[in-house]
Amino acid sequence: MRRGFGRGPYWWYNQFQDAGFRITVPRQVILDLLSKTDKHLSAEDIYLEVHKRYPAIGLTTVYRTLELLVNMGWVFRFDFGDGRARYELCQGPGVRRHHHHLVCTNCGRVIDYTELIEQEKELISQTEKELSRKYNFKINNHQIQFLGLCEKCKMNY
Amino acid sequence: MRRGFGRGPYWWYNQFQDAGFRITVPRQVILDLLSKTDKHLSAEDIYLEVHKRYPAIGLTTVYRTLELLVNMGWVFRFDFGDGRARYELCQGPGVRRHHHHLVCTNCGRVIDYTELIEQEKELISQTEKELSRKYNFKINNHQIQFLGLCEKCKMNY
DNA sequence: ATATCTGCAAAGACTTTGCATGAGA
DNA sequence: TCTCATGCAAAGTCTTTGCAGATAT
Repeated sequence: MRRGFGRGPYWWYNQFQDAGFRITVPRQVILDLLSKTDKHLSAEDIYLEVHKRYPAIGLTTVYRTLELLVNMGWVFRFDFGDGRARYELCQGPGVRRHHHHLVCTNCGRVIDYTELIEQEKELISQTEKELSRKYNFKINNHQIQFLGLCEKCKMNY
Repeated sequence: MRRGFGRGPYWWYNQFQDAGFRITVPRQVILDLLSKTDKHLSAEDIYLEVHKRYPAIGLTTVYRTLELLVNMGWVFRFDFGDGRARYELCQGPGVRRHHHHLVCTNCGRVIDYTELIEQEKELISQTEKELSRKYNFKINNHQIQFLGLCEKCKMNY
């Protein structure tokens, strides 16, 4: 199995091994898919996509791999209110620019936005500091969503 | 059935009737419970609580009432990542001060915070304006969460 | 009177678990 | 070799739906 140092595509190999996890085909393939997409994939989306090239990989493994990646802090899990979780890479090579979500509560469409994210940063870090001090929390992440009706859906209301 | 005008406890009667919905015991009881709690209740929590005094009210009705209230914009539905939705009153008498959530990803504990919420307001309204213009969305709401480990849970890691 | 609402039971959808087999280090 | 990881099937949870009877207006 090829190894990489630095931050090339194989950087994560070391991260896995150091944590005592094995590098397997399903894990490579799922991580690779996540690093190349800009969509908000559900477990089933990932399963179906991966299944095209690797029919042997099962849905259970997809769930278990995602759980592992979430626990390792590589992947963020979102709930957009449609009853299924969505997953996004948030660490490592291939990670996308920090963004937040704009969600249509009617059709479920999700838009990533980066508007005013710089101004947000200062407020977020200030709030994080304040909250971790006051409530004695170790804050790992945050999530901001705007909810409403998209262009198409708002016409039908 | 008693009617109210102004913003007393019966204010919502008119809202319901104007929208063509009937005022029923389950709806009154559920709305009353939501207006008196500061917890983040799931459908089952609500069912169990309501069931103490009104054993005839079923879980299905709780779900359907919540769906109605969410669609009317009276109640906000949250997903904290534990696989069940939580509901909070966001309009009408008994509505609580605007706040956001601090969620422990280990034990699921949720703390409401209002720190720095004033500074947030300006940024939020600016972002809302920008997003609704650029993406042609009708924005109805927003959600901010900080995720991490609470006092107790962070000791075990 | 009648259209809406409700409760029960059943179905549906997403996710997790048990267990024997297979694969990485 | 010896754990850890995987796939299948089954089970578990939360939520929605169908339908006959009950209720609000």
